[in-house]
Amino acid sequence: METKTDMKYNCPIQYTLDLIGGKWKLIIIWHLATEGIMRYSELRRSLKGITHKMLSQQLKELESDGFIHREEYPQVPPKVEYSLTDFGKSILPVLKGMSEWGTSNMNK
Amino acid sequence: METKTDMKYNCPIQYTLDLIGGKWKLIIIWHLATEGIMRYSELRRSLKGITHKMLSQQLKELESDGFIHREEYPQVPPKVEYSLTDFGKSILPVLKGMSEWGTSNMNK
DNA sequence: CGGTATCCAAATCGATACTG
DNA sequence: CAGTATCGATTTGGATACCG
Repeated sequence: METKTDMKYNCPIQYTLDLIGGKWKLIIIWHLATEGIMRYSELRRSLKGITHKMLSQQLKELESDGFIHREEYPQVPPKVEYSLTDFGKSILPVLKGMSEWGTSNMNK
Repeated sequence: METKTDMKYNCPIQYTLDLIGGKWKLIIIWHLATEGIMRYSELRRSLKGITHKMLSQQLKELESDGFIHREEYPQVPPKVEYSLTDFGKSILPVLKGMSEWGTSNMNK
């Protein structure tokens, strides 16, 4: 499968949307930003309503696009921790903007 | 149909994504921001690849969510102009952030 | 010119079951 | 615990034709 960073874009907005658009990715990044390192099960609890399939799929894509780091501890039962990379953190100002805009406009 | 501003959200990111997520909305807003007032056919030319269906659908939603203003001139052949409302303009800083982030990361 | 309507294809999403 | 596999429902997107 071709990663999105392989492709060529002319519009930076299209590019950005392609990387972090969709229903869950920004929410995942947002939770990792505010909570720090999180285990798979913690993420699942925080992101109420997300299914196994969606969570693991989105985590995989976020990892392969360089936004998050996956640390696996070889023990039984397994333990996996997810955290933002520096690249992942670089999108946070945009997210902050969205969050602030949303806060001042929703529920009214 | 229930407009999105009717619904209640707890997460501002979810709210924002719901309003301006999807494949075309931000691009439409972006074009209206840089070009100013645009006719339907101008938008169609600018947004290479968009179909009638998508364009009119997205414009309708953007209008009903308060982002754009639709001015119809009663003449033959018809003429319709679209422009950003103040509310629509209020999202521009977020878009600018996305554009800058995209510019500095794409194609490398 | 600026749209709708219809029909169909494709992508996305979700429930459930199963695994090391 | 942290996933994958499978299937089906739902949503989204596109081609084309038609309308005032």
